[in-house]
Amino acid sequence: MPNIAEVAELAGVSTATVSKYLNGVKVKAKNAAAIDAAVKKLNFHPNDFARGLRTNKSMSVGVILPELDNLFFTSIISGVDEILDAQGYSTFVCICRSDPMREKKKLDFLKRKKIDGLIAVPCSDTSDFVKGLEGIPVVLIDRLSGAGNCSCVLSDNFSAAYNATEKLISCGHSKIGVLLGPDSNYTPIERRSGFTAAMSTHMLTPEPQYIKTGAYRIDCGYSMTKELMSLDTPPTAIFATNNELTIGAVTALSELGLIPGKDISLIGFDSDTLAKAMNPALTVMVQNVGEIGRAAANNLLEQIKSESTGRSQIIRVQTEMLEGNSVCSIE
Amino acid sequence: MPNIAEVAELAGVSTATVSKYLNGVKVKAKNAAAIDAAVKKLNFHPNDFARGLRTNKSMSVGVILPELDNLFFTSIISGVDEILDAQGYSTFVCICRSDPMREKKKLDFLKRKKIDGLIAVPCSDTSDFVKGLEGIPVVLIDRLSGAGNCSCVLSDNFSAAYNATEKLISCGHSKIGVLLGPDSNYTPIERRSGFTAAMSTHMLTPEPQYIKTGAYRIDCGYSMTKELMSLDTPPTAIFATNNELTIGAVTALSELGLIPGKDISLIGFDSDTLAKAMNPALTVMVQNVGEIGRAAANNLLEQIKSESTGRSQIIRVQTEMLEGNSVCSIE
DNA sequence: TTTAATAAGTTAACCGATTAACATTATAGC
DNA sequence: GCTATAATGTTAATCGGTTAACTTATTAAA
Repeated sequence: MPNIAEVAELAGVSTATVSKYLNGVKVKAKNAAAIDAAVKKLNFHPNDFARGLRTNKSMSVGVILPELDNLFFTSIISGVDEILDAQGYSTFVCICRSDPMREKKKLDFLKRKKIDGLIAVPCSDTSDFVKGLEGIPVVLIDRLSGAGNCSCVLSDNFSAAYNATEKLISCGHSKIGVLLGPDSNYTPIERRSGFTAAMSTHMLTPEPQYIKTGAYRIDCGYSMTKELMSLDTPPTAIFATNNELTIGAVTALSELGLIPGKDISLIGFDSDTLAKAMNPALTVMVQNVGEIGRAAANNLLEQIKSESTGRSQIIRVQTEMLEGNSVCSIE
Repeated sequence: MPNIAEVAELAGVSTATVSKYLNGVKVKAKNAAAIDAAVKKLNFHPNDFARGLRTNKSMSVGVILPELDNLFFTSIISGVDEILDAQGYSTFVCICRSDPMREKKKLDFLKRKKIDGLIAVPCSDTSDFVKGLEGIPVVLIDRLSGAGNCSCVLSDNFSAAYNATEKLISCGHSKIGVLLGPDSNYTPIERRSGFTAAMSTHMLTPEPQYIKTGAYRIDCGYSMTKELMSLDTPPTAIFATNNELTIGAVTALSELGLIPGKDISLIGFDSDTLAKAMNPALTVMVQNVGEIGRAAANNLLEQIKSESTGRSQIIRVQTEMLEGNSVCSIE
């Protein structure tokens, strides 16, 4: 592998000139041409270690996610990578398996890698999370920072839940069951209030027995749905507020022999492939996950370039209703 | 950030002693204790750039994948990360969006990062791919290397297809439609021959009109299924040999009002969440993707540690039949 | 033409860990 | 106690860019 000294020699200039030129400083046209030629001839690429050692910058960003078994998280990576790659940044993907201890370790690891920025869906408390990250730009996804010292990108969860609920109400439903995630996550809070708001707008009181809370897991969606349907007066519609909960609800209903769109109404969240493959197709609220990732990356780049970590910004990404035939009108 | 000199000073030894001790060379017990104490007190972590610059090793491996929109690829990352992380290696994930040019770029990028090893699902021709990778350990996933100069990890595609086909035959089916991926991929070839072998074992001749080939995409699975079902004598069973093709088949059949397990028999591939959520549940052949990732990582580590790149090894991972109720017996 | 001001280029120190080559200390054998 | 030998330590060069401090070349002004 050639080094900068060989390039300098071949081009007939000093290493400083080569370095400056390659980093955007103006040099005489003749020298520029000579350096270009030498770089090309030797197929020179600056050594990232040497550069990083000297500058303490890495041209890389870290991405910390709870899991990788889920298209929500992986599509974030896609979106982030799309933007960062185009700007010459590389990405360290870290999975913490929803374990705050591991998350802490990964964070240390990334700090040692001298990442220039961090994008994360933290699994620990956000204010704990951002501690010790002073001086490095951060974008949180799907959480609002309590500390307020970093940007956040989230779906407009309130509107998503509001619109879904209103859709059900407009079809005559008033006994609406909701499957919510745990309050330890951030999104369930917003989705719950979207639901409640839509209900009260239409003069309906949300009944506690119809509001189920549980982990964002398939089996929880499954059991919550079963519980709802075994009530004395079961709901006529169900709104599942997350991918796993939706799959669980679909499974439970089909086991009960209830066909969404015929025997009961169902609106899900994400799960778009499943939604389209089902018959009748499922109506779902889908998050624009690619856009979330891109927005996060763009904001991070801004922060890196302006060297302003203090500037916290909240970016909302709209959610789309993918209409199927799982909602039916009742009297 | 403290450096090794500060540690050495605090411990009352030279930097060389600290470095050696931290890299596993024996030192006097008293010094070891002093170094441990100093490291702890200063919270010292060796600078990866400096180390990499000197050793030309990075303690990192690259992973190149065509896409990230697919649980097959992301679960590979999970499995790989699980093993490598435990050994102190970090992972560069690169997405080439099924574009050989981009793949080449990512490869250059990884070489510059001085990765110690590479795990890839190449989208370009495997023999082209491994060119220029001499000296760095490689494990290919889901492909066999023509060059034979690296290890490969694949599902036992032949058996998977053989067993699925035999299952359908044992239920009385002889008019079996198969949805296959393009011959430009590697797996369709193996899956096709598993199918053909099972047929001939049972004295059945595979009919060309029942064998459909197309891209691994949902819409292809959809249209191939429609084509099959509009034949004069449509098949009584369909075997979809990949996740996307399975989803496409499910969609097409439900659109035609045909219920798998009642009006037609269907065996899919992967898609296990969809398979379980459906009613009746779908019978699918599921690849053990986590194991594929782990096997790849373990083999890579072996290669890295033994410094034997030449040793090519082929590792087959078994596929499991997840039985649902989408296969029915006919006369 | 000379001088001042500016542009462009060079030298060499530096980032922080590793390691070859050398120096010192500890242990064993007589 | 005194070598010989093994074990452990130290010094200083090295990896390859970057950049502060300095020098030289060029242009503009007088």
